[in-house]
Amino acid sequence: MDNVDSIGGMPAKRDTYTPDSLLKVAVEVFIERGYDGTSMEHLSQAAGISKSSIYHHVRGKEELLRRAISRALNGLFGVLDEPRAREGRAVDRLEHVTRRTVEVLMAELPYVTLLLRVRGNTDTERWAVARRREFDQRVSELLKQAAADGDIRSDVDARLATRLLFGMINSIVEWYRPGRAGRGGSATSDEVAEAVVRTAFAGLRS
Amino acid sequence: MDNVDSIGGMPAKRDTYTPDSLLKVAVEVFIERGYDGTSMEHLSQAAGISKSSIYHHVRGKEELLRRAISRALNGLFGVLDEPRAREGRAVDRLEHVTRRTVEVLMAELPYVTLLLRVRGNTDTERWAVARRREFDQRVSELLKQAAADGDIRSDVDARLATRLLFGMINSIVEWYRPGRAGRGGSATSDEVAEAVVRTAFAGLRS
DNA sequence: GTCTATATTACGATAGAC
DNA sequence: GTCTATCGTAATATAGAC
Repeated sequence: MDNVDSIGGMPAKRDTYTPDSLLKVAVEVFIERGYDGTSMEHLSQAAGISKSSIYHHVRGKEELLRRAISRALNGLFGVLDEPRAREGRAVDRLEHVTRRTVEVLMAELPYVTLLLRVRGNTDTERWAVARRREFDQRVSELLKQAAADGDIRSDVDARLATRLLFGMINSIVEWYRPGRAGRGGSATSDEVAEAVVRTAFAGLRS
Repeated sequence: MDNVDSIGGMPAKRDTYTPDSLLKVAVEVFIERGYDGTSMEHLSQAAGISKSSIYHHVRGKEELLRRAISRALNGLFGVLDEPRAREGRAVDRLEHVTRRTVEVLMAELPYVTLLLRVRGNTDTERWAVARRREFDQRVSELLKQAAADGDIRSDVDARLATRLLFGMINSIVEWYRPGRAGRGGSATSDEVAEAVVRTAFAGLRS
């Protein structure tokens, strides 16, 4: 059943599935095969239980998607509620939101990955797209304010700049793999966040 | 059959499909519904012909995907063969490649969009992923050389910087819609390319 | 909670008439 | 070049035993 064993004295997970532990398995398969490319048979094999057993835990495939997306959205919107995202100069709040969004994206990587790949075939997906747009707009307003303050260059349109900024941030899900930092692998969450902030705000040129 | 009528004296397209004109329809549906989410029935409805008629023009769904991806890759690799991508200072070549990649992406938008969304379930998709990686690496070497020349900041890892640059560029497919520039819509290809270059190389801060 | 068995629908692809 | 009809498979989901 591919359980995560106990670490540091915590009790090992029970040998049966909860909706959440099943979700973790499902999201991995969704990312590897794509949501539409994943059948209940694929999920049952990855989880080590039969198809019909999955229906005991969740109503169907789409509920798994909805749960995954909810988790991602909760993390992202949580950033906007943090004190440092609500007080101070707009450009500083924008920088904070940028940094924290990167961190949340990396901490909740599989869930955010799924959110970003959703296009809008079903009701669940259309809801996800709408909520994402909300998030983007909140950040866009921050950037617009920073431009009005004279802290952000004004020769690039605010909406376009927001899109490029998110393009940079969101592309992290395309390559970041949490398997420990260092030489061959990826960097830590802090390092990536710092690189994004530097590149986005100060540019590549030296 | 949703033909594009004649504009400015050009003869109207024939009332039957070629593999290429069918591809154009198919790619639109692939983008809207996702490749896996698109059935031959969906394609037949969008094209206005029956399922079996589609098989007269192409061998199947995957051939349509392969043709679309080929077209995108030809455009992108073409940029690397341009004289200005092969001569001069690395940082200038990098800037040229950045600008031209944006332009090709926007000119071949649906095909590049499909290329970027492919994940690797089938042989065709795995080939696409491998070719994309090739392209990224060619650009990464350019960036590395520019850093060695001292023209690119060295406190951000070259591979990471390349990834962020491509994150910015590739994200254009998420929002750009060619429906004429101006107020409500998107900018022109040149304007977007300029904004990307400015943001990436000089940063957002004023 | 998990299983086997199955209902029902949808899919990709082909056969063969016109 | 396009059609209708259909094959074989694989999909989501349910029924009911243990």
